[in-house]
Amino acid sequence: MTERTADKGATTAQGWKQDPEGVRRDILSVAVSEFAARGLSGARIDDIAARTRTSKRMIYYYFGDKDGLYARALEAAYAKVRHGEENLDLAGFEPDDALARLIGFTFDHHRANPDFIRMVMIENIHNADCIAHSDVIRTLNVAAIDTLSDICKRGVATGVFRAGVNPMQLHWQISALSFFNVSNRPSFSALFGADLFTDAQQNALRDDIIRMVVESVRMTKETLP
Amino acid sequence: MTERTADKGATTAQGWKQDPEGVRRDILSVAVSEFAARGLSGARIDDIAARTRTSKRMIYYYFGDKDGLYARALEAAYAKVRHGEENLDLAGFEPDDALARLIGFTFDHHRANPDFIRMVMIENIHNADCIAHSDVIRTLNVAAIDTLSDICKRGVATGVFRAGVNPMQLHWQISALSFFNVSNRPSFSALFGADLFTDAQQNALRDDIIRMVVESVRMTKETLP
DNA sequence: AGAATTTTGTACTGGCCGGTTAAATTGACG
DNA sequence: CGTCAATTTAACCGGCCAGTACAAAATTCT
Repeated sequence: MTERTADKGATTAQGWKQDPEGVRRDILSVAVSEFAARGLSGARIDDIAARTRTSKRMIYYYFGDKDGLYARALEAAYAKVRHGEENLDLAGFEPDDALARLIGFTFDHHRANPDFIRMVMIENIHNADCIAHSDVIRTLNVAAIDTLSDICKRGVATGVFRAGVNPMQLHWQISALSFFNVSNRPSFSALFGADLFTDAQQNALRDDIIRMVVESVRMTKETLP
Repeated sequence: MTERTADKGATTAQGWKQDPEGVRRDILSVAVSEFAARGLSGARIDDIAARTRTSKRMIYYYFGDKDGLYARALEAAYAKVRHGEENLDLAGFEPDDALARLIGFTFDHHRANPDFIRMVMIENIHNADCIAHSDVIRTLNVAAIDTLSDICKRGVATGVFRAGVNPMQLHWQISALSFFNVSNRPSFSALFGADLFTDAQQNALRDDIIRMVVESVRMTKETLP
């Protein structure tokens, strides 16, 4: 594991047996899981250090302080999500099918990445201060709107979608349904039982919201111009 | 401020000049706001005490410890919400109108009570341990499902709703859209701007999701039996 | 009035935890 | 090997903060 990342901050840039990048990644992955589990103020640096293969001092060496670690952990969580979204190619589908696939993908993806959802929850508790300062995260998400805009434009052009569909609002709706499903699962199952969260019910739910959202933008007799 | 609340937990029930119930309420209302703002581990008992008209000692006297205070604060937040929902009477409306009104009310209500939303977010970060142990909160929420069940039954009976509508799933959808609107507002506006959160846009959004959800349960040619 | 009980204030502590100090180890390079 | 810089370790602070000890009021009972 002596691979090089071409340019790191090193002045003399020659190979090390040790693996600082690996240590960084190790710390970050533990940090994401720990922050996601316990929140920003609830997470303990000592606990993170204990689950790392390095020491507490290294966390401060690489990340400065707790807030710095949190900021990088949040970016790491978003970066991992982007990696998942890259594999999606919707250009080859009709607008309504493309939209249906995008919704289904988002729903499943959020469901498969609870740590990411929890990081965003925590960030919202803290008024998204961190997200607001991170251009990395912002550009990533604007791309999601672009994808939707494209689908909407095609749909309106071919007449399957009604005019006046707002891509950002559509994104909001898809996010709301997919996000809530993970974020509020604990309270929802505490109050109403866990039935809705079995695999079968989740699949039914996903198909139901796909239908609901797609139909809401589809051209119908009432919405014909 | 020597007003009496008729019956308090007093053993012999005679008048007190002091107002323990008032003190309790005062503490709870500050606690809700402080926990909502900073989370369970982020909130500081000293800060709560400072915003109270009493002292830190009293918090421990009345609520035992921080977790006890949090538990009661959460119940207080839910109780306040119930108070708001009581004024809603949907029996006099046709099923589709009743559903539309319920969705609109929920959306507006959540929007008007961000502290409540944040308490639930925080509770979900902590896996809803507290909600799970509170019968008070559970019974309150089951009532919400009953209301929806009734609307659904009436709707199916009169043929305006398609058969097989699941009230719990419907509640899930309404909650998701109304909850996310408040819970993720910070991250959403950090990423995409605050346009969606102006009064005008919020009203449009509300009407849009009302239309979307109501149409999704309405009987159409395709869903005719 | 005075005893009994509930309510409130002040001052304190113990330990947890974010962050640091100082030194040791590792590798690069001559 | 010696030297420099990058990396790592272990032991240690210092302040914050949940919770408490100890009583002093306040209030009711008799």
